[in-house]
Amino acid sequence: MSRRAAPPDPRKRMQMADLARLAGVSASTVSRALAGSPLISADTRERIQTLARQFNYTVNSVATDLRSGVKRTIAVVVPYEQGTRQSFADPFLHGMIGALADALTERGYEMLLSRIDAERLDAAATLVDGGRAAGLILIGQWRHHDQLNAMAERGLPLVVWGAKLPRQQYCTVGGDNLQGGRLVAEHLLAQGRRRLAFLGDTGLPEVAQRFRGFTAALKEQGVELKQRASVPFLVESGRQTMAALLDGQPDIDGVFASSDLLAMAAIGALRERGLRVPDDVAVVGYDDVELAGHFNPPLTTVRQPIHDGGTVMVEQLLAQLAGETVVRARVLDTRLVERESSRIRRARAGT
Amino acid sequence: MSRRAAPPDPRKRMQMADLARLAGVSASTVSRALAGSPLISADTRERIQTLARQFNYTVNSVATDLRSGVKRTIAVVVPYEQGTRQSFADPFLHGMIGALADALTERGYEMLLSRIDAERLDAAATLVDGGRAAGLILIGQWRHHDQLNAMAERGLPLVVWGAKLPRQQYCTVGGDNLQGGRLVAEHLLAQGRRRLAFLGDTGLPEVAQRFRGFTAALKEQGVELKQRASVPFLVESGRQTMAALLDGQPDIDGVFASSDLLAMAAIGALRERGLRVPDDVAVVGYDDVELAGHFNPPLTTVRQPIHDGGTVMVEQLLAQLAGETVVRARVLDTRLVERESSRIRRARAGT
DNA sequence: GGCTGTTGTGCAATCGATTGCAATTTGCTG
DNA sequence: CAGCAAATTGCAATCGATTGCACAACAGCC
Repeated sequence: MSRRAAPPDPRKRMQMADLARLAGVSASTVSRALAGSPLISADTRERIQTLARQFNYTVNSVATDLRSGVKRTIAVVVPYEQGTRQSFADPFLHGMIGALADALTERGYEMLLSRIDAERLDAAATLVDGGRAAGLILIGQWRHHDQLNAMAERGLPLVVWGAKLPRQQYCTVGGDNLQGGRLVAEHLLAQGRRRLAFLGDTGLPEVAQRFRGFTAALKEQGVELKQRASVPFLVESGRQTMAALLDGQPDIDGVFASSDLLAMAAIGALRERGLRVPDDVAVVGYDDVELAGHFNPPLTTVRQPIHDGGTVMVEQLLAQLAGETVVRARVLDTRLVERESSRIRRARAGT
Repeated sequence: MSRRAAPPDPRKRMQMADLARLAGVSASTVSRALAGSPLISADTRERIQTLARQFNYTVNSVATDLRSGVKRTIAVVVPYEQGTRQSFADPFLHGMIGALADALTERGYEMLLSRIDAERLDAAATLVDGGRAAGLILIGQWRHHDQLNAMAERGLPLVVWGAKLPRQQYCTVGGDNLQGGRLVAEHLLAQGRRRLAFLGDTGLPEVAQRFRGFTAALKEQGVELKQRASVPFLVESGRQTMAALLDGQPDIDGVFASSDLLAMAAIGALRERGLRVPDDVAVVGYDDVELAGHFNPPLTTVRQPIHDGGTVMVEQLLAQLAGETVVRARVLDTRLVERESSRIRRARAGT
């Protein structure tokens, strides 16, 4: 009975010891050979590598990470608010997730995507405490500044997309929301709009800053905001809220929606009223998501540096993990992209 | 010198042995206590759990998984084609990712999100071979039927979103694309459209089936397709392709775009030509992404069961992992959602 | 008091790798 | 051919948990 190499058992995955047996060497040698260590002779190394390829064996990276203590996984956390699970549908999020995926892959990291209840933000910490991820990237700071501060003070590697706030212990990356809000105000005024409305939940720091920038710039020009409605980043809510807002104030001629999603929803509501965009009402969004330029009408919006933002967040996190000290808040530049949804008003037929 | 419990060192994460020392018991006991084993007395168990909470210690789930051999991570793989990295921008994908995230979280699994080159589909296998994930969920089968077959034959736990194909060894979940294409044809014909065009890359199995269903239904009514253009799922390509198509065939009165994204792009191109949707040209999309109903005009489209699809994929994969035999292909029902973009034609002024 | 039966804990092996150090082989030199 | 350095390879400990089995403590019973 000839003792042949064990046949590749399809139910159990091959492991280093098996390959070592096949190659007639020890596991140490296999480990070193596959890692390309110069301690192993070129002959042996190649023989083992060929064998590994042949049996398509891959070192178990979980075990590797456990032993070596380094982790190559980063958790990207998308919080959702109670009863608003759909908030995952915001196209801004997807742009951001795509950017993060690219930036992480480029640097050899895996991405663990996790949705968690915004009320239990610190549950995200479990991913790091439990050794699943080396660090945390959180999209949006929501209403939980204090929790985030607490997490950072515990020494949790953490980067948050959001606004720079006073007394902030954690690291943020975000667009310049004050400037963004300002740009919108100046633009709408330049287009001759005076009866303006704002759409967005100022309970969120980013939105609050957009709002502050917006109203500050208006005030400088002596214009007062006509209407303001708090609304989550959901297309259905946006539509309803815009409709309700028109009930109270039918003669609005400009809307600043704090996200492109809301802007699109608002345009839908305006159309239902028979109001034309931009002829009757100018609409400006925020984010410049990919679809913004292809909407009907193409959306004027504030461009958030989504792709760069993703890269910067990853870099900040990796710097933290490397033990470097990082600047607390990175505020990225922002600019207005003018498209049709806010073109200068034409006289309205019959008005 | 009193030997007090070691102070919580902020730089190194606490581990089971540390907690054991604090509690004055062995690591075994801590392990059992935290796992809620009945072997441990209620007293001890509670004392240890309290201590763990107090020091916010979490068991290292990587080590746990290594030891116990079970993995609670599933890799979701989004392939991209060369030079089309942007394909991540398709809102259909995000709906699907959201659905998968929900379904996985609900069952206590983590989701590893990975973008890979469609040409190296089997690189995804590394995630499983390397022990990072228990199984693979792949979104789209692209042009790689054979590679997928090979992966499945190797025994890789795998579920693919896509079309049911002949000689298929792997497990798919998808909408009924033949039926979907049919529904669109019947609808457009019912709206009195006769000069029809198709937009989509029939190199992809799903699109090919939509196309087959579409043309088959047309033929039954004696109508012939006027135009057909191959185009990837990218908004910019969609726009250009639609424009080029209008150059060759300006009197098109109906368009079937094989995704909502392409439909939106097509509408943009039509508008640029001064053509009205739906008055001059009816446009029908595919997917029914969240924004479809809020586009301008609201999009008629074929509803893909995205959320159910995600759930079914996860269930199929977990069944495979549990060693159950699963049906090879699940084809989910599909239906047409009529909205404004394909409303019945009104006589065109001056025609 | 000795014996058996519960209960509660700890020892040590194990999961699948990596790596310091020791051991073996080979090649050279004198 | 002995002696020593260099080049390879293997042993065994380790990463942070889990778990079968042995063991200790204590109660109850005759």
